[in-house]
Amino acid sequence: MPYVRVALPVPIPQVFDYIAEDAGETDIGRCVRVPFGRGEKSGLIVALSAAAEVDAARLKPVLHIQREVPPLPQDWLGLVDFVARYYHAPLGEVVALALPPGLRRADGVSGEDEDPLLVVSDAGWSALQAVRRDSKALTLLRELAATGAPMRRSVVRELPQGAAVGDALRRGWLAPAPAAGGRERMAAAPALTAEQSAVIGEVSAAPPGFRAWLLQGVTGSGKTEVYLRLAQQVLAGGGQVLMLVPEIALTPQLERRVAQRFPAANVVSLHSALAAGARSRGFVQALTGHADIVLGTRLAVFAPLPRLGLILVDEEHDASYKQQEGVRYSARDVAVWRARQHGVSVVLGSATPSLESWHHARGGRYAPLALNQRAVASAMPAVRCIDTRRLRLDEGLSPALQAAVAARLERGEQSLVFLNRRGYAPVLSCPSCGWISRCPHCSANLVVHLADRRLRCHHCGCDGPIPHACPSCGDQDIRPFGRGTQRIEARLAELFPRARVLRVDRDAARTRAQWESLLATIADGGADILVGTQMMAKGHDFPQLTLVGVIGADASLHAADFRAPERLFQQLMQVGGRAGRGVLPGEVLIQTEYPAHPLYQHLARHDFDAFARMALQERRAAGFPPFTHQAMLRADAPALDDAVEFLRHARRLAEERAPAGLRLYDPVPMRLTRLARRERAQLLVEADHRGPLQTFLADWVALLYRQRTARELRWQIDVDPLDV
DNA sequence: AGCACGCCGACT
DNA sequence: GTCGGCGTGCTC
Repeated sequence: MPYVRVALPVPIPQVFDYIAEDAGETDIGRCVRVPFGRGEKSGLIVALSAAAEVDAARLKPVLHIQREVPPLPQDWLGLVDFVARYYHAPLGEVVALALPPGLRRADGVSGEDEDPLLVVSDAGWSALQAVRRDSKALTLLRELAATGAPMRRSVVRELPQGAAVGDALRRGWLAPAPAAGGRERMAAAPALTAEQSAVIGEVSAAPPGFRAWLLQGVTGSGKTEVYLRLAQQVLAGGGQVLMLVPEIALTPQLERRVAQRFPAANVVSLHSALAAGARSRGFVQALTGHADIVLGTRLAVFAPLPRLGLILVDEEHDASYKQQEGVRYSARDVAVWRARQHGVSVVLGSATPSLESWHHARGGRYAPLALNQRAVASAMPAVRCIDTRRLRLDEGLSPALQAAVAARLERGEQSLVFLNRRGYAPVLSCPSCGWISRCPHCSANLVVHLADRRLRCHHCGCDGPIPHACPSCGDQDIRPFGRGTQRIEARLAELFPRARVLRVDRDAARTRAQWESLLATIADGGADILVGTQMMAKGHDFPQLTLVGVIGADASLHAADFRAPERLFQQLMQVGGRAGRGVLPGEVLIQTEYPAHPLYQHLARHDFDAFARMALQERRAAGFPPFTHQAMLRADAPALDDAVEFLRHARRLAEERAPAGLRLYDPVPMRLTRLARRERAQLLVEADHRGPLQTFLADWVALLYRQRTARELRWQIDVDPLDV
């Protein structure tokens, strides 16, 4: 009797057997619809089995095997299996996160190429020859004829008269190109610098097989160009390229740049903002090998790629590669595993690598590559600290920073004031009774948003009007305390009434369209002074931007989180890199009470390596990653005691089976203890070596799943946690 | 996670 | 006498 083993999206660490009379080897990796409990569910066949593990009488037959789409290949099943085992998540949950929802539900999925390669047809050539009134479609046709090579529909659309592509298709002037090679054909590309050539040469000269590279390139050194050239070599060899980026919404122009560089290649983008249909389509195109380049956010690391030849991870240090809920996987780390599995290269790129990757590159696990010069002939910006200890600040702005902004205005250049705090003020408070605006659901303050006159919690989204008087004592003299981007924006507008001040934060750029329009305004010179959060730090070129002023950075120097200095350095180096990327020289001014702090000193010298050496020394001394390996067990419940009690129980269970060298810490409330009406606590587990930690975790987590816990208690395990 | 079953309080 | 509270247990 043939049985199939099905992974289902339920939080139970097991697979379920079903009867499938007609199932064969080729059904492994296919989506199925099965009866489950009272209802039905969709899952994935992960194996066939001759004998079921439970009483045969309990088995039910499958309802439907989705055979319209090719099955997920064995190596893909190996990938999700690895993620399930490494992050100690049920296989079905990993499958649910890796497969586009539409595909798993198996409803009418097609891998139909929505973005066909187009060529000028015979009818098109005749139309060009014929004497007729000129039209947009004809202009477009002429452009394509001049290029002489097939082009993707999406690329044609981006041409000057691209809107006429539908018209040209309807008239039959353009037609899908017959299948052919040439996908690696590159559109015009800038000349490489000597450094770029050297880096590309080194990667291509490496023997085939797995290799992890750390490409450390200063902002503006042309990392993307290196990615594109490496991609081209892989495309030329018939391979597929997987390119991961932290957040696709922040890099709309990268998508365009890749598509335009390889006009004949099928570039598929995959991210969570995509409509269900588009995501399934992209996934299936990757699976069938029709996609040449898959460009996407962390979930794209699960795209099946039969001809995978290269993986690129841009801004590899970025925290958004780590999923912060559910299955807490790191797409960067999974990417490295995948490259090893496929025997291909993975290039991790960043101006400011994670200390983990930098450490690996020094220790020989990763091969280091460096780009130290800016590709465009501009110098690194001059970085100076403004010692604010003896200064009178005007709404947080020092005289020196104001003068620097004034000088930019004078010269018609742009300035950016960088402040990592949204809103007008971080808290509203009553001086007479001491009341402060607390979130009713979180252990956090409500932030004053003067722009729309609201009090808002940045953690749970709780939102209310700003009271006119103190809710506690009725005093009308309640005041916003501290400063956020809106307040700085307002003050700058007062100080420089003739300047156009533009705020760029998540409130101003809530949608992709708003963000793109802000970018366009800045690029067009439609703003003189920008006030921005870390959104501004992401790689964009603003040739007119020559000054970056940093305020409020000191807070991160003494934060409890041991990764705070690393993040601060990365952020400052990145935002500093925004200054002077055109021909104009840039300047970075950091307001600080600790001008002699080594972090700022290393930053002033643009010396990431010196900073990394120092930070790693501290981590070694304190026994932090990458010198130890960590896992965090977190629990949350309506009452803190219940969460802590569960963790104490978990700790007792762990003590009985902990191998030598495993360190179990005490359960403690999390930093943000209360979040959205739930109290949270955590228990840190640490070991010097990954192997024993993993063996222990597998055993422990299995045991935890078997504990009967109160309904309202939730727990999760986080392997390699970022927030400790 | 759903969704049953199952044993104790306020309603027609 | 029932309707319904959510505690416990199962799902191939």
